[in-house]
Parts: sequence; structure tokens; C-alpha cells
Amino acid sequence: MPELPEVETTRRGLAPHICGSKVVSVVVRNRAMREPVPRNLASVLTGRRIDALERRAKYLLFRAGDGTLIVHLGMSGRLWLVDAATAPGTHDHFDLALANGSIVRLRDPRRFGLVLWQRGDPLKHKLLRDIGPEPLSPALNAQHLYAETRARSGAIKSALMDSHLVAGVGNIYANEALFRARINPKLPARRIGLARYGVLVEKIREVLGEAIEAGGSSLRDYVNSDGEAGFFQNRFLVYGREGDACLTCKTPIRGFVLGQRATFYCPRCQR
DNA sequence: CTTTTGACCTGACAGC
DNA sequence: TGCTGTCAGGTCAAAA
Repeated sequence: MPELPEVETTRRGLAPHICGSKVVSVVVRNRAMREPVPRNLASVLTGRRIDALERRAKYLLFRAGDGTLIVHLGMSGRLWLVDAATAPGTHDHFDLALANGSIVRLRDPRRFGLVLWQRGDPLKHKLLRDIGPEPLSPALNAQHLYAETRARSGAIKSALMDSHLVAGVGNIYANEALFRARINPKLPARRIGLARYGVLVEKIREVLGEAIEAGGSSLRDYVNSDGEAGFFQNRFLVYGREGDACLTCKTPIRGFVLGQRATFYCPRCQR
């Protein structure tokens, strides 16, 4: 579920409930995530104040004094607020209880997510240090994409999903941004010029921005919320629409697998 | 260096 | 109602 808009929506939803409050307890029910949850997490985190909740790519950064709790939601993770009376379910692997009574709970059936502790600058963590520019910041621009793809013969869609080239563009939004930019997902990245990269950057920002807004309005309550009803799914223009009419030209949308990921495009609009 | 492949893990769903 | 096979929004290390 979590692509960048869901992670950002989670960040915005949680931040006002947790920032400024101190951690009173940490519960780890299952350490077997993508990497093991650190054994000393409770001892290192308890008593610290959460100063800020930030995001880098799809990583959530809970700043706490001279260290940071780093959380990634993987494919199936979800973080939300519960009260103390809410019994944990089978896949509720981690709780962060705060002095103000809020409990942040992580549920992740597939356990591709991460819960890590990093002293010092979290951006220096090995999983974060080589990530490309944030798509919603000016650091991502046409010049960057153009320059960094001159030697790439691979498909533009695979390049877009490479976190070292640009942060946080997942499978759904790579499909959606390429449709909006009218670029064929199979087109070799090196064959795209500066002007087209300009359009692509604009469309990446546009679709991520719209999805974040939609998330903010559909996920209005992070307290005891069941969450993601609807989100942005009903607004996808190509993702999951194989065989359906292109919303621009009525040509049937094609689906195929590219780089092991489901890919959708309009063969007429996207060249 | 780039590109591809396999791995991690569970749940939902289609088809028999 | 089961069972089996396929697929899923992420990301990395290893292999090619």
C-alpha cells in the first residue's frame, strides 16, 4: 500500500499527536522485519521526547534528541494511533507509547518494513545516504534527470523507480506520471531529452501532490481510524486499468510486466 | 558502472 | 469448502 503519498499522509496525520511528547514505553512483538528490530530499542528510546516527525523518500524519521527512530512501511505496513484499550492484532509488531496517552502502532503483515535506531544524522544511515532528490523539492529537476540518464539504456520507468536517481517514486506513481507526461514506459532513459524531462518532473510533482491532498482528506482521523478508505485509487488514470479505454483517446490501456513490476500505458498517447 | 534476478513474507483472490 | 497457483503498493544484494 504505502507509496510516497501514503507515507506523507501518515506523517502529517501523526505529527501533531506525537511531537513534543515523551516516549513512556516501547513494545516490540516481532523483531523479524526486513532487518531485525534492534534489541535495545526500548532502552534507547524510552524517556526521549519526539522532537519532530520528518520524511525522506518513504522513510519516516522520528527525531528524538541525538538519535532518530527510522520506520519504513514496506509493502504492507501501516502506522496509526490507537488507545491503550485496543488489543494488538496478529501483525501488530511494534508500539510506541507516549506520555500524552497516544500509542503509535505498526501493523505489517508481510514484514518488508523496517524499524531502526540511528544515532546522529539519520540521513547518513547506509539505507538513506545514497537516495536521490526528493520529488517534491526543487532538488529534483529536468537537468538532474537528463544528466544522470545519459548512460542508461534501460527503460525510463525502471529509471524512475530507482531510488538513487529520484526518491520515493513507486510503481503506481511511475505509471501515472509517465501517462500524464505521454512517455512510453519502455522508452530508454537516455533517449529522452531535457524538455521532456521537464514535463516528466512537472507530472511527477502533480500526481504526487494530488494524491497527498486526496489522502489528507480521506484519512481525516488518525485516532482509531480504519484508514485508507478510497485514498487515491479511484483516480488512477492507467494503473490497474488494462483493457479499459484510455481516458484521453479511448484506446484500450495495455498491461505488461517491466522489470518484474506491473506496467500500464496507452499505446497511442504514450510514445 | 548498469541491468537483471532472486529474495524477503503474508493475504487476497481466481479457478478447479 | 478446500486446495493450488498467482499476484500485490518496496527495496536490497548478488549475479550477469
